[in-house]
Amino acid sequence: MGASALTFSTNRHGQRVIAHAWPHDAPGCRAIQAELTQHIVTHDDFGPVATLGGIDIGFEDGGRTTRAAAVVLDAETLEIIERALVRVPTRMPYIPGLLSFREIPGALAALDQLAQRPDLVFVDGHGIAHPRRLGVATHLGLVTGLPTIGVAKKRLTGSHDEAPSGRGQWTPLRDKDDIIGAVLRSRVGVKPIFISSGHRVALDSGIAWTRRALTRYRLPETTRAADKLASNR
DNA sequence: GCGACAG
DNA sequence: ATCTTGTCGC
Repeated sequence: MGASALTFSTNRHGQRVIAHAWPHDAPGCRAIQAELTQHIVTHDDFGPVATLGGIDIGFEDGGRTTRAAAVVLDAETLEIIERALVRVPTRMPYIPGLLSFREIPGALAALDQLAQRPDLVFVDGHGIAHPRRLGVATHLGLVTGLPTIGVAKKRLTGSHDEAPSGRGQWTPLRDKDDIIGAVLRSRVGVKPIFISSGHRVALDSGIAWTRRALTRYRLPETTRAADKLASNR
């Protein structure tokens, strides 16, 4: 009785991964989130970073088909080393707070097509800046064992002051007394982006790595590359 | 009951 | 996310 819905194991890279059932109903998904929350790691726990990964999802056929893109960039030059694009049937509708259950199946399929595992992964969407701390970046990190950072274009939860206007500056995103993310001015004169720990990456590191992946655009090169692929352009 | 609500 | 053309501004 009281059996956990989670199963733990170690992958071939020595990273702990978590497996669980994939409910198709909202209550079932929230129950899984409640279990997963206990295993989120918000401090740095990853090795040398030579490559950066990017994940993004797109849809076609009125949403019936999910297009998932995964890219690997050289962390130093930001050149694209590898990319993968897969199509899988969409299983869940979009429900605020349950985005990961809609997008992760495709993301896993795309990651499987890569010849190499990126050392640090940027996910399009929030990490712990989520009502139950289980944004898509965090969830993906838990099930893959990969260090992840959430980079979102809009706020989901939490409150914040206006982000400073200088490039690279930020203001905390708060939920009650907790700092759950950063509202970062990635570029002067444009709307800020929301950075949060996914899994095994501290907020300050997430901010630092995001800055390193920024060039002249609002979004880091990792998500831009994945975006291009997933949106078929 | 009334808003808010990643992608 | 996706549906969609031109258009204002650097």
